[in-house]
Amino acid sequence: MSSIAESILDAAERRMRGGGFNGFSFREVADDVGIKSSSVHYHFPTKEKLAAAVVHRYADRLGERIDRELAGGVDPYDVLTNAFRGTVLSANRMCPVTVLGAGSLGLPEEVAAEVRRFFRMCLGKLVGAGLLPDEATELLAIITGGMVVSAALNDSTTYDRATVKLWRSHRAI
Amino acid sequence: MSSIAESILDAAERRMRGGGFNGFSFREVADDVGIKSSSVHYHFPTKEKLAAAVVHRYADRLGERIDRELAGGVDPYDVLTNAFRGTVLSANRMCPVTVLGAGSLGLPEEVAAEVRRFFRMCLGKLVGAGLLPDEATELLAIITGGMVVSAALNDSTTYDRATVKLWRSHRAI
DNA sequence: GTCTATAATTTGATAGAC
DNA sequence: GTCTATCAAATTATAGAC
Repeated sequence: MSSIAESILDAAERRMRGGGFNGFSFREVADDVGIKSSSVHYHFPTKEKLAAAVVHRYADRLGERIDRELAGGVDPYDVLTNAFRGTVLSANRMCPVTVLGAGSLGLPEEVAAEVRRFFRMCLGKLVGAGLLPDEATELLAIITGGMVVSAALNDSTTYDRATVKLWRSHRAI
Repeated sequence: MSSIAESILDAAERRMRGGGFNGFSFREVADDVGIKSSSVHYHFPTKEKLAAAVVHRYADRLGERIDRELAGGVDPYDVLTNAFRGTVLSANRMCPVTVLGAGSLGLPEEVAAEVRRFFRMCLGKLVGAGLLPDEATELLAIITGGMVVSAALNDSTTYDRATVKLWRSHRAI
């Protein structure tokens, strides 16, 4: 993957956090990167492929992080809770896949498939770490919904209120 | 509110469940209703006003439902859980305000304000019914996130798995 | 209140030069 | 790989007839 392609994914991901699949355009992404929209098409022929690639990379990165922290002995309940807490507190504030997931009824199939893959991966790794399926699903729902309500209220403490009962390690937050 | 205006809100709400604010157009709404897009503008001058009106009506209706069920003795934990379970199982499958909330970083201010009002109302009514603020926030997050993950996985049982621990009345589901 | 017509802009995508 | 140029379609919105 070329450095320009990475920059395109960066820009598209940033834009998608705000408005999902319909919330960004080739021209906006191109302007962010400093190239022309036709050059974006050279790297990603269609918008569907671009959005799918954003989700795929995002899932891979989160998956690696989960594996790393679980291997390091972090409690499974804290891994995802902490990862998305970082998102809520960052300038981006939202997980782009959550935005796509909320609007998934209107997504092109290839993007919808990547979104499904993302949430299945989260559930699979939690179950692999010892949670029951119902527990994993509830955990993922709390985190996802906590992010949505937190963004909607424009108040990051909402995420902490939603997740306060999840923390197992009682680390300083 | 005229009957045509109600039909416009119906169509816009239906479209918004799929793609949020950027997921519908005046032409699509007009076609659904059977009028021309310029006639939609007569009832709602801008897209921002139309989307805000959709959220406002949706919040009012849900607020009335919550009040009615609480007055009828339904357990506060079950009221919202059951209401959105109906949404997940319906043809629409998603709450339009949840879609907007997920993409709220990119919303016009008037729409964002109505989305905030919606989630504040939900929290306020739960706290008014006796829940602690942390409990109300967690409950709302589970329901909201359960809907998002359920829609993303295209599997309504995910919502039931996410909310199984919430049910207080143990009614048949 | 609804229509036709249209303005002004943006969209995703392609062709072809360099 | 990036550019200019362009396309066909869609977008929000307005003016004015009926």
